Amino acid sequence: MGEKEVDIIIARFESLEESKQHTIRQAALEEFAQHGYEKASTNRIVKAAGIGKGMLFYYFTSKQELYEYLVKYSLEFIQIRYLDKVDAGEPDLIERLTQLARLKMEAQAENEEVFKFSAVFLQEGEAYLPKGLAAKIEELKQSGYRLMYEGIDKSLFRKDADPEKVFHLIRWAIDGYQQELLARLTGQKLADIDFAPYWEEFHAYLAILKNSFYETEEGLR
Amino acid sequence: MGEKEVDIIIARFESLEESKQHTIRQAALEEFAQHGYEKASTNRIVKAAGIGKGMLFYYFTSKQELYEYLVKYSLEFIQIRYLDKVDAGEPDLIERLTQLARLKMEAQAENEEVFKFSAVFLQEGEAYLPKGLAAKIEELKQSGYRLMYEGIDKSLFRKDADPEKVFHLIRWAIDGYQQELLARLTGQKLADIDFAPYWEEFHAYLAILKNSFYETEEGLR
DNA sequence: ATTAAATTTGACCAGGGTGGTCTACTGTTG
DNA sequence: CAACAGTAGACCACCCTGGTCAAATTTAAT
Repeated sequence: MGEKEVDIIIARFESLEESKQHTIRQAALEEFAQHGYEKASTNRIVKAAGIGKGMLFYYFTSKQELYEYLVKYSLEFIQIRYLDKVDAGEPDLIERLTQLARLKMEAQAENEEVFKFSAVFLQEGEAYLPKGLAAKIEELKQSGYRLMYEGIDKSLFRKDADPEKVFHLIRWAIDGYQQELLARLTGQKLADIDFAPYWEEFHAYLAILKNSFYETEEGLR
Repeated sequence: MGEKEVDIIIARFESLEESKQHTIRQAALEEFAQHGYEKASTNRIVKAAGIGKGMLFYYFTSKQELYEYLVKYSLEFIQIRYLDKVDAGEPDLIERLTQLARLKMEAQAENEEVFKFSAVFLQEGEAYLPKGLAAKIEELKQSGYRLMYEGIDKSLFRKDADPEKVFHLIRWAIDGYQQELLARLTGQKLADIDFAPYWEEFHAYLAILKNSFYETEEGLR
């Protein structure tokens, strides 16, 4: 198989010690996440990573290629460390969303920058990406969509309301809690936080949701 | 009263035709909203506003002063066209939030850029602002907070759940709908949209919320 | 020990964008 | 005509950009 120059150059990066790869990757993820593709600075990246300017272009042929590498890396990370772990067979919406929230939080604690960066390239779109990658991004979106909307048993909801609407109300409530929690926790390193009290609080909310939106077993209220 | 040079220069801008002021203001608001203070470009602003470079510095002494002017303008706009119109006496949470949502939507339709820009300076903080203005921003935040949280009669909620939690659940649901609607409507000019069908849909959601989270009058379900 | 190859650095480059100035020009008013 | 407010955009010095490259250093092979 004929190796292109690009492959050889990238291979240099991949044969680095994991810890060094990690340092460089995180510096780059953070820079792109904060500034977007155009305004991200390779100078700041090398400074943050603690390497000489030359090395970045020894490992990657260009800023563009570095960006593509990070997108690929992030897609794979999200797929493997998050989406693949979801049990798509769970028909109970609240259970499903709880699972989604928990797994996402765990993956985020593992590598927060990946998620911040993914928000950027999901929003910047295909602008700086080859078609193959843009397609993979689309796949991820679809995959996430299915995990959230497919195979939910809406007959669990109370019968006197449009189940489609109940579905959304529950989703918004859970998203809202998650967002508010993340906002409350800004500044702290997610990995260092003991989430136990928050999960407890979260389940208190879920209990109310079930009580309010699900069909009660004995008709009691 | 001794007028400073700055006041004279700003006065030049303020004695312009309203329509021209508007053009320049909107161009600047959009630029700062999109790029933040540091990365905003005065060159792009003058191009978008259709004026020569010199004029901007004929109306404003510096980029910094232009920014401060826009902050002041936006604060005033939000106060007068939005917050002042809220009836803080309404004790029913859903009524209150509905009002908030409707008034905000109306103000946003009137000048979307102001709201996008305000998101930026609320987040960038006091970095580029004199203390007086930073204080005014804080006031606005407080004011918004009070309008959302103060004087709500939580005894309207069903008795079998923590009212504090019910409060948040309702808020998240309404915020969720609003956000989703805004996302659905991206690209269209808010001012041109007929909101009637959306308000109808919105009220269907509200009915479910009331039915699920409020104390029922006759104990029926 | 010697040589060859692989890493690593940072000074350096041309190009482009920055906020801000200034000269020259145009209208308006008396 | 003169005085002056308004207007345009060429121009300035400066800074930062992505990327290169010659030289220095480390590693591996002989």
